[in-house]
Amino acid sequence: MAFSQYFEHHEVESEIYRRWDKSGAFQPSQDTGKAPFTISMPPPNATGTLHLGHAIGMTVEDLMIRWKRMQGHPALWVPGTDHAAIATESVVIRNLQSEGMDDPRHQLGREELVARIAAFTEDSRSTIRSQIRALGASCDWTRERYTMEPALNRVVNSVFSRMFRDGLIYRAPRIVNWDPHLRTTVSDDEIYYSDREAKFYTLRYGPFLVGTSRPETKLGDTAVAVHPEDERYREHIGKTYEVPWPKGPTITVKVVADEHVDPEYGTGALGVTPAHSHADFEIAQKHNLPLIQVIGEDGRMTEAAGPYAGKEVEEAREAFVADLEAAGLMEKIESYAQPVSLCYRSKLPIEPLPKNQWFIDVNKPAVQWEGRNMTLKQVMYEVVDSGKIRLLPEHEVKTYNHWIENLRDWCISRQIWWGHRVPVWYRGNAVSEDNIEAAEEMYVGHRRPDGEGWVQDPDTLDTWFSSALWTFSTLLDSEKALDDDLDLDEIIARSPDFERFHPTSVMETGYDILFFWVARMILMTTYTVKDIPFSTVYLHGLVLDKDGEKMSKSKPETSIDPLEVIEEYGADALRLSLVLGNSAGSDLKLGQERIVACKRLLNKIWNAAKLVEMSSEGKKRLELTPASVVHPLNRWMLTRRNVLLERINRRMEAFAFGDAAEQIRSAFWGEFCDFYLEAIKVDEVAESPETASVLSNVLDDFLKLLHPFLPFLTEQVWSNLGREGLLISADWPEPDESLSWKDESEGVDAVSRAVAAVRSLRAEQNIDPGAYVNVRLQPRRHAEVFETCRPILERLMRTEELVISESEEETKGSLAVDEAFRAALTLSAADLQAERERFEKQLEGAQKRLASLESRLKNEGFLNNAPKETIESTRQSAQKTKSTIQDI
RNA sequence: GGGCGGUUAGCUCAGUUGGUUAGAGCGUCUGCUUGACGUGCAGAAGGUCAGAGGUUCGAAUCCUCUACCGCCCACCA
Repeated sequence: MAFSQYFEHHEVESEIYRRWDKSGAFQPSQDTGKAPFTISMPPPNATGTLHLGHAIGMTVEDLMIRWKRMQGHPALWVPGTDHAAIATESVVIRNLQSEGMDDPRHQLGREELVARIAAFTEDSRSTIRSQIRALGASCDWTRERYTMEPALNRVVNSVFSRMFRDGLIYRAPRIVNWDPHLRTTVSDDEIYYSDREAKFYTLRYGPFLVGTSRPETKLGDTAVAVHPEDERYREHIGKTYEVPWPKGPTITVKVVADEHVDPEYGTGALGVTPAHSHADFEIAQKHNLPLIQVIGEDGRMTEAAGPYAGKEVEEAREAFVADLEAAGLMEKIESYAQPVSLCYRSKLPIEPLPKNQWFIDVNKPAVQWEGRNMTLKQVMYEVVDSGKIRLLPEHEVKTYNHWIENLRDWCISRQIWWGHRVPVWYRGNAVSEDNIEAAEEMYVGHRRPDGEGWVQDPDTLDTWFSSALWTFSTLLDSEKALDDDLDLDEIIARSPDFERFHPTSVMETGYDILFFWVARMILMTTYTVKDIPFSTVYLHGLVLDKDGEKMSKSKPETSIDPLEVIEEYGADALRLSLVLGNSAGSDLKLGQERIVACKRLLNKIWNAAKLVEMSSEGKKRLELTPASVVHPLNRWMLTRRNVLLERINRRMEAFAFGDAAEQIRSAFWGEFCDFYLEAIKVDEVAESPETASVLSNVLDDFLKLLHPFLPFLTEQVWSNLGREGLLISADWPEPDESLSWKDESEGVDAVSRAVAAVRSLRAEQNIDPGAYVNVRLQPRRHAEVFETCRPILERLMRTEELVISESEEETKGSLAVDEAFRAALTLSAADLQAERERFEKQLEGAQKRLASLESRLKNEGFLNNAPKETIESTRQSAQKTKSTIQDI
């Protein structure tokens, strides 16, 4: 097949992907004697399309998988999608509403709405599948999973009931984060804080002045808390006061002493609202205080709010404040920035309120881990602290530990319909979905219990509950999982994929979901399978626009859609732009220029390969042995190849993929293209079968090294060159020390420097680049190499006459000095003034350097403390510098 | 308030365990287009490594403080 003028990604990408898929390369190889390498793909939400965050993740995962696969490890990358409970349900509801349905939940009912959402996710999933393919992800589609599939539902139910049995899941009334808009609870991690302009009210409150930004909640106060040491209030502690509000109701507040209160803040007296504040709830628990709920789940005041009942919160606040002012109870009103908790999804304020919900107890010592009885928190901490799980970048360990310290029981029940239903059934005369509190019997298990009259809990589980099982649930055998007669341990024991591929090797995901997901996988997996879910966590950074801002659709000029980039530049250019120079944990500023620069590398590779094909056409490929490679240039190229391979392997092992890509790019462009390919254009070198073999060999290795980063292009080049098999299944190159020539390689380096030196002289003398010049070269080392490379020097220096002689003959003209040679450009009309200036500058630099080196060598501290090699190399450089100065 | 990260060339970033003259890409300047190159090549300019102090024979690198930027967590008194 011939090389077209440039790489036409449109025409080949999907075809190449099909070839890979058909070849079976995406499936892990049979036992090769090497350890399996496994990645669980973080399942994209089944809501829509992939964004750049997905693209960077897929790219990093794919390059790891391709690299390990080429190294001969059985490599498995399990793809899948997440049902994304709240996200999906709200998208579908919004769609229905925009089609004119006012209240889809009401109008459709549970069953029908769930069916619609399920249909929607099927569409989304198929879109997402094709986008994952477009990125070139070499995942195993025969093992694709979905968090809502029946087998995974079974696992969810079994894990739930086991945790319930162990007392790690409980149902209790607690203050939860209630989103009045979505009408569901959300977890602590699904809220964020934002300051908003608000009023801070100080109001009379029995014998106290109390500050608040939410006066309406004061209707539900049951205590005033003061610091135990606070002299101002000491006499009140333990007393109870009736506080009648102007228009009712009257509340009864007890004065309690609590360390939690900061006497410096506000008036030092804190009105305690147990029903509508997490902190106050804790105080109330400590002091055994009653709880009055004045705000309902609909976001309106309850009956307990007396005359304000039925009003929206904001409305009630205004009315209450007016009433207090009228009654002279409002001491002062100030402006301040109030931190408000908002829901990640709806971006609307969260209302903390009391609710009977399902929780995971993170502080109960009921987990067996390595023979010890621990809490979930302790296990989460232990596996990272002990190094069983390594986080990259490492500093995320601190963030992770800090999160665990502050972790509270995880609220896992949601009042939405799309998701895994809480696997609990109730029975009793008055029981209905709307009133499970009336239950007389409760059953927790992986399926509906036998018998009549059981009503299932109406709530669904937090979407992260099922994703937390992802690394192992996706490796369980589906048929076994659906066998009701097997328990969870039996399912696990009879799943060959689990046996072979779990724990997984690397979890690759964004640092922004370290808590949401990574921590919870660690929690759930250690508990359920008594093993870690993965041994390394690679956290990629965020993809920002070129100005370092988050991309948003409201700024289309900086927002980049991965699918458009693939369309315009190809998947490879996108992939490279997302990893080149990037490392774990660092954000990436992505602009159009970056993508264009990456595209240029693709073009360069394409053309270099085209040249190699042209020049090696019809030539026999020799086996490379120390005896068959004799030309110093070829020996240099193979030596450089070893250096590169060694370096790249080290970087890849260290997860420094961006750095590895950069190194390959630089070696390919600078050494292979700019020097080697140019140098061998000399006929006698180019014509030798030896060169053709080295050329092909080294290009092949570059293609292999580049393949994990640029899979499509390299595969196409591989095929164009008529190489055997598919590159995706080729062997990863390893250094071959028998093909390494240190001395000759240094000689060729000197040749390369001599070329650069002469070119530099030419430029300084303003010599027409097309003109041929006379050069006199005096090698001081590597004379043989210089002589052998004569035709190369002639070509690259563009000489009329090249004299290579070791004799110290004076040469008039422009001179360059190097430790390995002197090169002189003989000129008819040299610009002597410029020459003198240049030499003076050079001399000055060399002398300065020599002075610094010599002072170091005279320094006793240096001689005594520095390592031998350092001293030796310093001494050598001093020698070289000295001789250079003499030359000048 | 607690914590984490960052500050190196005009821009984006590298800089391994402290060790010769701090690197790359993009951009800029000069020139060329030489057997593959939607361009490419050759050459060049450009940095008191945020600031101050310290440790050391030696600091961009280690320590302390300061300044600025970003992020996470807590905070609805």
